[in-house]
Amino acid sequence: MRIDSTEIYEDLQRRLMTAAFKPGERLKPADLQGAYGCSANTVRDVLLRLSKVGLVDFEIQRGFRARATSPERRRDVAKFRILLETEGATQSIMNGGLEWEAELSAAHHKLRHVEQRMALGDNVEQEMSVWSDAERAFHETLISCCDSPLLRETYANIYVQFRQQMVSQKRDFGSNYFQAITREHQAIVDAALARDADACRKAIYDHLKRNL
Amino acid sequence: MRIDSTEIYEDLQRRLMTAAFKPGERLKPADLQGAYGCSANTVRDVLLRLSKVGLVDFEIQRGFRARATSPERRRDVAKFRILLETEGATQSIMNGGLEWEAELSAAHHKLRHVEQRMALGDNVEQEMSVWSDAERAFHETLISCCDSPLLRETYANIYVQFRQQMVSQKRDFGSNYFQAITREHQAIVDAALARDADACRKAIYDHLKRNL
DNA sequence: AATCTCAAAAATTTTGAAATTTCTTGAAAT
DNA sequence: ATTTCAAGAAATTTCAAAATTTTTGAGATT
Repeated sequence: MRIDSTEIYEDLQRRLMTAAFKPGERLKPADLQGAYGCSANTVRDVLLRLSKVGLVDFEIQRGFRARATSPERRRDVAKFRILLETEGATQSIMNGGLEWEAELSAAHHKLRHVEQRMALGDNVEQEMSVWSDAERAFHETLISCCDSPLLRETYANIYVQFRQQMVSQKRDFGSNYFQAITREHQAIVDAALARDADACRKAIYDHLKRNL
Repeated sequence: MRIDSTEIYEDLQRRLMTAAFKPGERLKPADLQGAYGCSANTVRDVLLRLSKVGLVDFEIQRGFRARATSPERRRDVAKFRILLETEGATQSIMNGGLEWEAELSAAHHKLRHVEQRMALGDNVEQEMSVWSDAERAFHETLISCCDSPLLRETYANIYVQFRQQMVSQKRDFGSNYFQAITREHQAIVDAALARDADACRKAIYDHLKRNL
């Protein structure tokens, strides 16, 4: 039986985004090989591709590491995300049409549904990945009509790096954490649908500033 | 004798940045292997790393290509570069000290020297790579005191992609092409040293707007 | 003429092992 | 006690060949 490297890629990506590896932990192809039943070089190949996204650090002649986390890096990622998302949203507001509004409404509706369940606080851990997917879909829809493929692609990379930084950060998802998040998402979608770029930029900033 | 892949990396990078490959041309490890006297896998490895920078397109199961060029992509790269460089320069102006001013002056001095020779138009082609290096050094120094490693790294990638788009574009380096460029660089450095962030942003925009 | 099938050719991916480099360990010297 | 150095261990890189997938193109079918 032959191995499909896309499965390895996706599994490693998921593990990196859920802090299954300690930040900065070495990722040795020879070790991971066993778990996936493939050769070490196949793992190496996958890790090189993951380093493109920024989830993995690669240094020539000294291998791979799960990306390190630190307050500085967290701030850096958050700051960069704000730059990209405010610009992308501004352009989307200019370019997007009715179809975009509909898609954004849909994505926001789903996200709010998930967040209302999260706010109950029953099994936050388990629903986290569902929420994460919904959140990503919402934010990517927000900037989807920005006419720069480069910005959208970079944003996608930054988003996963942002999440990687978040998951390895101890936080209390106290009762009103998701309620606050929900209000912030509401402010973003309201401003976007009202075509108020300035308000939208401010809402994005307010949403992310806690990470600065 | 064993091959050092960093040499292959650098040679391929140079060739990609000087349009030695046609835009969109397939880059087959098995073909390039011979020229470098290494195995096809080593070339594959290098191409994967180059795809991280954006010089090479990689699609799973269908190999590598020199990045395609088009007016749309050129505009996209230019627009993104403006976004990053204006932001980076603004932060540098805030954070940079005397040391930064000195480095920027030095980089600008060298660049101007090269450009004055280029303006004579004797052997533009040969001096192009010298100019390119000086230009890159100047722009990277400009944003070097921005406190976001992520922005600086992304800018470095975008710069080489920008150059890749430029070189495959037919232009006349008419007598006053480099004179205009020189004036634009002067405006940028003047604004930066005067700590006038608004003027600097405008100067950067004016420098790059011809590519929009 | 256009579309479809399918075998041959070409290209990519994977493998397992060899070659090389980096890291570790512990004894000898300062 | 600290530093230096060499030998061994461990990890990374490279190789060449095998396995797999994609592309090509000739011949058959509509």
